[in-house]
Amino acid sequence: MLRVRFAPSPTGFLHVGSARTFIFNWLFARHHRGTMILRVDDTDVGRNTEASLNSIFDGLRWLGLGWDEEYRQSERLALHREMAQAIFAKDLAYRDFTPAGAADTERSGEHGTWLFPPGMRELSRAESDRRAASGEPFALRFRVPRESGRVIHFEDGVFGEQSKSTADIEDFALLRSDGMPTYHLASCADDADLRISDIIRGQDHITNTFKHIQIFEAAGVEPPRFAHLPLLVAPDGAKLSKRKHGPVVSVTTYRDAGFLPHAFLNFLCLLGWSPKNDRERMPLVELTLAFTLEGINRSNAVVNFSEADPFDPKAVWLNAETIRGMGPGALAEALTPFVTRAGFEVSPAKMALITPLIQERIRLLSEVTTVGDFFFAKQLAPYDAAELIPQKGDAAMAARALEKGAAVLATAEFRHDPLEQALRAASVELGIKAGQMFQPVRVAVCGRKNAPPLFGTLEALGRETCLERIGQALEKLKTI
RNA sequence: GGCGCUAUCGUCUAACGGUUAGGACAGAGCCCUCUCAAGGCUUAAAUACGGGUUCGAUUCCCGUUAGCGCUACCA
Repeated sequence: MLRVRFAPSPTGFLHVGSARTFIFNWLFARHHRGTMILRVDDTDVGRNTEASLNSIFDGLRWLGLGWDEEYRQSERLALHREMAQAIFAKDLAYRDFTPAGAADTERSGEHGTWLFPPGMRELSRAESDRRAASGEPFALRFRVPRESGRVIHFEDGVFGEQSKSTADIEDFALLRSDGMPTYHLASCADDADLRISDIIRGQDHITNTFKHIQIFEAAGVEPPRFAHLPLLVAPDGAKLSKRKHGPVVSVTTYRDAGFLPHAFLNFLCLLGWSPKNDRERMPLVELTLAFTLEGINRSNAVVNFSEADPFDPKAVWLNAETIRGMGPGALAEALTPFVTRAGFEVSPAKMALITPLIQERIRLLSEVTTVGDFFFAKQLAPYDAAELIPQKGDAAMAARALEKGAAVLATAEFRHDPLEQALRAASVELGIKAGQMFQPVRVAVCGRKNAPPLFGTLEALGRETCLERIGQALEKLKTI
């Protein structure tokens, strides 16, 4: 039975890179009818926060994929210590009494770092036991074979054959001096206990894998298969980070900006993975069917955002496409929270009228209040009266069009087709082009030149509002 | 510094060693049209560099350069 896990540590919000790792694991699990496990890697008690945990769960729930089993590392400490003890018992680990951080200064010299703490590796067992018994704190370090010249090998599901000499691997810690397991130990102990068959994680772990394989071997466990994912980077090439790149690296930022979960997920899938058949917009089932490790490439992918444009244009396009593909009812429902959040009230009936008018004009759900603000606002935002003047016309023409428009709208049946007929007829009567008739009316009711189709807009706005706004526009015209 | 990884249009990517190096987004232009969108058509845009191997390299090998990652008692 294939088992994979996603193992976030609750030390920050859910990162887009983490979200992608989750999605790829999920797709891999579903593709192979395996089990998806969520494991919270919370052994760094100093850095864990409740807010972070919430952010991660919020983000994952928003994605809507779900998982089959859930664990928390902090509840499994006994298991981790047991494994550490077993490794220590085989003398494959040793106590390091160097005070935490004390070696940092000497190790950060010109030419890098040492592979193991001076003196500690060679400490006799008797001496080690004596100091431990006296209560002196110590970290437990893995004893990487030094003289053997051994080379660790593994076959990476994405990067292929990997190898590294043990001579280049430092004696990493298993247990901290407070007794808490480190990531390496806890992760391996849990992966072994949970019978994880495939570890799919970021490429930043590729060098850690050589350590992990040694832990599995020391514990007498068959290591799982590994596959590493290329990293998501910013346009400057650096790994995405909150400090450097701001909220664009958080999944909740995308949610709050009005991305649909599937569009976001679809976008992430296209970063570093390809179905190799030119397909881009894909429903979940297709993604699940198509997803293989072979489709993952090896170079980092740029998330193409900027200060001017906080979201990758491709993500935005995918979202716009997804919005266009939605049924009007579902879209109206998705849009409503964004309307109310902006401080407007709207009835479901009016929302049903507005939605088709803006459906292909918004790329993000949040744009409902920028593209369609005039549908919701009681008062139109101030606009330049000159906008009312049609092409090849003047203020007088605008005034005639508006007066005629008001007259027509006062009696017309307020539905799309009758409105169009009435307004077209009005333009003929005035001896002006249809566009010269529509333009002043559009600006009068919308407050701007670029707006959704006029007749549907008038219908959604209703007679009273339209007439009121045309009246205001006529007043405005007098100021020219 | 050491170790590891990577390198095709601006970005995401495709191409059994043989293609006019394909697609998508973004850009430009045209068409459609009540404006804006959407849609349709067209267009510009790439194999980092240098050596091999080969009849033939985007593709295989080596080197250079550049970038990234790891080098914590973080994960």
